[in-house]
Amino acid sequence: MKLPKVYEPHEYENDIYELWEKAEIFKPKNRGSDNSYSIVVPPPNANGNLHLGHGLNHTIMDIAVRYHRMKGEASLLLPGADHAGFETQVVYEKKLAEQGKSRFDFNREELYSQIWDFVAENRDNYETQFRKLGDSVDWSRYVFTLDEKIIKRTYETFKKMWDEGLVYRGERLVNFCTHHGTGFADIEVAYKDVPGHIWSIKYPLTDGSGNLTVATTRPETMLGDTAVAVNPKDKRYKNYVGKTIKLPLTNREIPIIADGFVDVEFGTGAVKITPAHDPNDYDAALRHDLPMISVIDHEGKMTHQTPEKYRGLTVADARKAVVDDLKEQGLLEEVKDHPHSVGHCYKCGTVIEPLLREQWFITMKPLATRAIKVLRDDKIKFYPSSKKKQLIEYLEGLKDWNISRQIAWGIPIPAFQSQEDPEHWIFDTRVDQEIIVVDGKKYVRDPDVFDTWFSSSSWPYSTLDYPDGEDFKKFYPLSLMETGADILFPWVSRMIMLGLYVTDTIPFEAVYLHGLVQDEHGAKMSKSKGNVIDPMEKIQEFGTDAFRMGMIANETAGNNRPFDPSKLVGARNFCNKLWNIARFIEDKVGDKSHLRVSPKAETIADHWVLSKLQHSIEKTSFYLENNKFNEAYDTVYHTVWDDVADWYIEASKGSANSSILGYILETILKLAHPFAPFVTETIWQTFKWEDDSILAISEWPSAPKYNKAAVENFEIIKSIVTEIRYIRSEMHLKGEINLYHGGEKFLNEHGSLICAMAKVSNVKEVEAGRGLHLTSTKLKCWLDVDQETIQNFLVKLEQKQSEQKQIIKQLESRLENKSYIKKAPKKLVDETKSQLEEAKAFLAKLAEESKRFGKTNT
RNA sequence: GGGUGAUUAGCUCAGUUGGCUAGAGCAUCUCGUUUACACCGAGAGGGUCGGGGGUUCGAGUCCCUCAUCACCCACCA
Repeated sequence: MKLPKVYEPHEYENDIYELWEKAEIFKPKNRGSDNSYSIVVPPPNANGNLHLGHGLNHTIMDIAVRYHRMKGEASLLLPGADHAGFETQVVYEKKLAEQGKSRFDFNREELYSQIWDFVAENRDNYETQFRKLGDSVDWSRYVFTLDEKIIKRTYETFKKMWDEGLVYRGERLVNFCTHHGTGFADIEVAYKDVPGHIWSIKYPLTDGSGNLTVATTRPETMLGDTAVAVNPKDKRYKNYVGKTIKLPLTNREIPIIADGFVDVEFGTGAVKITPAHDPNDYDAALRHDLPMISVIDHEGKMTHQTPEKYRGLTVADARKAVVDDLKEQGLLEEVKDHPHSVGHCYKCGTVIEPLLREQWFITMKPLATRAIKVLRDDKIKFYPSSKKKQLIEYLEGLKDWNISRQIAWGIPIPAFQSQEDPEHWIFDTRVDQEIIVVDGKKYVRDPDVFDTWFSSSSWPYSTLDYPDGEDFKKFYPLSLMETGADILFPWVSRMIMLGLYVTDTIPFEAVYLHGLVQDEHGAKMSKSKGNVIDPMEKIQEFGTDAFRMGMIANETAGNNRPFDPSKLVGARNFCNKLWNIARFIEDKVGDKSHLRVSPKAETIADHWVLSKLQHSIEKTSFYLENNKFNEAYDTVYHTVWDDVADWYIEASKGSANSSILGYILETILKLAHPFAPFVTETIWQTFKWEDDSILAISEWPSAPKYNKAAVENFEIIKSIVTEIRYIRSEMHLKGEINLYHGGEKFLNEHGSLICAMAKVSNVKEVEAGRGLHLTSTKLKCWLDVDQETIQNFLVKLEQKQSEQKQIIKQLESRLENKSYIKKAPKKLVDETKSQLEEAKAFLAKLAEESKRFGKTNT
């Protein structure tokens, strides 16, 4: 025998992947179908290692692509990697810090090229991990998010928006991380509940007629107040509106205004307005044409616009100082605990400061409106469908998108500012130059880069060489976009919006969102908790196939799920099951090519197994067509294990039908291939049915033909065998045992099968039956057991009878219900009737047995 | 403050458009040295589908409500 007893994945996996790569079978090619199928891999961070989420992500994509490839469709799985701008720069800065340096020691070009080298060093690592997962990606189409074509596409999109007035530059409130020195989009801010305080401060009226008390959680920002607002309906303050306040600690006078946004119930009902440091106040300032005074700078320190004593203080120190000073002046009325939600940098946890900064913004309304329409029209299928609703709601409330980032590692924004007129900006892609001259005038490059999500929004079509590439024509829109549910808003939404905007078409036909993979106890995995599980370690431990199947077992779209190592064990055992089925078949029929002939069913078991395969092929295909990966895997698992291994192979031990065995092996290898590509291909290659034949591009199986009557007969054998096994096991019967029957032709014919499978010594025809009458079939047959056993078995018979009575009762009451007869489908009613008959017949048999031995007992 | 999802066997979860006696894996118990496989085989036990109400001939599945958990969104000074 060629195959060793246990499947050792690591002995084969690398060679098998190499075989696939050398044969270039991952390049899409039509083989008997004109259809195309395409998935573009959501590019993982080129610098990082793949995590379990990627493991799940890649497994799902690869199963889908392998299935469609076997169906003969030109199937593309396009690999890529993300420069992951901010993320990567943060990692690199940490590395610099270890060397006692920081980003401020280098200019933008230096930093960029250093990070480029840093990322390039890790590229091998990243590609190796794709291969380890068994990804059937076309490496010749590999794309990096900083590849020229991606940058070019990004610039063209930006230009189109520029020309069509969707891009604007403006001084707006920006979410700013003072530690990293960059702004963020709204969606990138992580809000956390923190225990804070609320201070009530007395603001004296200029006319000396009293005070107005305001409530604030950020007293230090009062230095930048330019008004106090009250609700116009608030009777308490009716007379205050229009008056002015002498702002404490400063020399400024500010007005009291009325604005409906003020909540009468909250605090004192009077709100200090700090337009430069609060989004609400910013909006109010626009409405009332108030000045905006920046009192906090981009390093988180108080600016020169504050009184001298505060200048240069950190926000925290300034808060303390301001509170102390107010207290001293008797203006601090009250301090209360006040837990509230504060935005933090999702990387370093620094409190995000809303700061006034000039940035590039994209007007989102027209883009969102179009996306909402295609979603409402069901143009894109969502798994799970509930995510579509959430996306629509998100798009409806979408605000303009800040795409400027103050980092080095990214795609430079192709915009230049006039040196003469700072208001004047021009679009130009000569970003390698700091200063350009156009029409004799000097322009200075914007030092910022694009938000990474801006360039990656074009991923579905820029990777396919939009607009003229062959790939674009053949593979766009993508068949499926598979990604984490957590990036539905930042990425999926933008791909849809920009896809529609640039290509006039939806970017993908379906979206499958997987949930978070948590640790074994259901907690979120994080480095700080130290509960991160490395997929490569699991692959090392169990093999790739087991890893893949373990990841999708029990997986459903959209739901978070704890990592379950027992699933990997089960999947590993399944690989070994496949392996040993192959060993058995190899032993029985050899491994020669002439054995691969069309299946010729002879025995009832042959017909039965073909029917099972047919059913399984149909079901697996159906599930895969509908992106139900877990169900598809479950189907294959049980076909292989239960039907093929436990029943058919056991049945065929007496007489092997090599054409059927060969066919079974071929079919189950194909069915299992998308899930377990390595073990199936390894077996396939060992058998070498044809020269150069590769399982990964073999034809997806089609349903075999079989004889229905034969199938039913095998089902009878199955129930007899199951009943005998049950009796033996329950009654602890050991040793020889005979099955007698009263001249049943069927049992004469198939007796040997029963002998082999139920471990019965003989199946004999007798004049008068002896022993326990089997009740699972209509055939007259007895298991030859002694009187004591029979007496003990009576208890079981009683139990079964009461169960049957219960069932009969249910069925009868259903049929007595006139509405049921009238309204339920006829087919169902008929079914109920025949069920009732069967149940009654079965009960009669049980009763007969019971009675027969009950008498002997007395 | 809004929204979404979850709640089914000891554990992790399936359960298509409502339809038969609700499934799987793991775990548990009882047997088994049957050469394809102990990463195995045979058998068994275990659930009033979170609570309550409703629609229906029929509800794990649809509707209402309550509870618990998780996540997301939001401008609460």
